[in-house]
Formats: sequence, C-alpha cells, structure tokens
Amino acid sequence: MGEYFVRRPIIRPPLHPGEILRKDVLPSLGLSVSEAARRLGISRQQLHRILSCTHPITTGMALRIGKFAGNGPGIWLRMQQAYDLWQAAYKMKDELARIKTASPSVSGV
Amino acid sequence: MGEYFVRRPIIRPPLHPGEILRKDVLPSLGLSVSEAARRLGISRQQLHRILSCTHPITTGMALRIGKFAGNGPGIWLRMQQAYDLWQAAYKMKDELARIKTASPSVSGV
DNA sequence: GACACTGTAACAATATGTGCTACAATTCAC
DNA sequence: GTGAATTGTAGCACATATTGTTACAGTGTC
Repeated sequence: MGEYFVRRPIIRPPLHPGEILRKDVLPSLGLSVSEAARRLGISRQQLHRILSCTHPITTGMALRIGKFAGNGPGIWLRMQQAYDLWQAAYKMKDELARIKTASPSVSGV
Repeated sequence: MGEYFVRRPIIRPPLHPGEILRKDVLPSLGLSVSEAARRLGISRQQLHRILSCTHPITTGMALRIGKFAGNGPGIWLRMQQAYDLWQAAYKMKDELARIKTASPSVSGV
C-alpha cells in the first residue's frame, strides 16, 4: 500500500493542464495561440508545446498563465504535479517497490 | 493584485522541504544520512544536497521519500512547490508585471 | 589508531526548458 | 481566388538542472 496509485487510486491518468488551456481557457478568452503567446511573453512555439501536452507547465509558466488567466499559479501547478506524479510513479514502480517504509525508532521524538 | 505574493501574502519565504527532512524526519527515524540514502536508493551526496537545501525534491524524489517516510509524495511536492513559487515570483516580478490579466470575450462561453 | 560518517568540491553524463529559424498546411479577409 | 495571417511541426542551439562518481579533509566513536 505504499505506492502512490495504490494509496490514492485513480482510474485514468490526470489530464495535462495544456489540454485545459487549449480546450477551455483560450476559447473562452477568444484568443488565438499566437496572440496568447504574445501576451504571455513567450514564444508561440513554446505555448504550442504546452497546448499539445508535450511540455510541462513549469513554475515560471504557471506564474505567467496564472496571472494572465486571473486564477493564480497554484491551480496550474497542481494539475501539472498530478500529471507528473502519475507518469513518474508508473515509470519508477519497480524502483519504488524496493523502498521499504521506515518505522520510527524507539527513542525517536 | 495580480502577483502571487500580493494575492497570497506570505511574510517569509517557505521552508525548503530538505530542512524538514533533516530536522524532523531523519532524527525521528534515528537514521544517519548515509543509511537513509542507502534505503532511498540514491547517493549519499544527493541526499546531502537536498538536506542542505541546495537541490529540490523532484517528482521522483518525492515518490521515494514519500514511500520511505510513509506519508506519500504529495506533502513533499507541495512544500517544494511553495518554495519554488516564492523564488520564481521574486525573480520574475518585473516580467510578470508586464502581463495583463485577460478578460473573457463577449462571445466567450 | 582504525573505522564510519559528514561536509564539500569538481567533473561528467544526461535530461530539460526555451527561443529561433524554417516550411508546409490551414484558415481568414477581402 | 489571391494574399495575409495562423497553425502544426521539426531541427538546432544554448543555458540550466539533476544525479552519480571520485576525492579529500574534518569529526566523531570504540
């Protein structure tokens, strides 16, 4: 019961935040990719990479998008983190299986 | 009111999770750095870098530490994220000031 | 004094994030 | 329908980041 996907069962991998950005945010703002990139202060190609879910929303990007979209950086980072966790837990599952949960020492505080 | 540290005022920078690990977790488990690194399946030096707050807890590290400490990866990632956000918001403050919050288009959903 | 552990530093290998150039395909305006 | 703007990709380059390894000096501990 130590592994992430066992402790918190999730049926499907979490959405990549780029998908939300592409399907919901940009349409509701009525903005093209090029225009949004311009206002975010990043290259059109970089925004495209995020929208196509091949590149993550980094801390800096979350600050940009969060301010731009008006909802702050947190929600974007949490989505990205959920996505990353799923991917990493899957890739590391053998490695993680080798780690044993430690028990507090008797003299521990 | 668009910047992170304005919308959610925090007086001091968040703690680096390595500090918690070093001050609380390892002592309460009664483990040396070397032994902990061995059980985590990482190098002693890498654990040291985290404990001395010069290196971040990445997704993979959070999975290792989370399983090892028995509290899951989430708490470690959230601490790291809070730390990163603070640092990034400070470094990017000029850049962020140039981004204007978008308003939904009239025809937007 | 031998041994283990700690704090650092330097180096290499690999991976990541980003901008830029380029070009074909698509869409849009007139 | 022609021209202009936008989009989807690909490749390259540069800077940065994560990690393991080797090495060495300092600090216990028995």
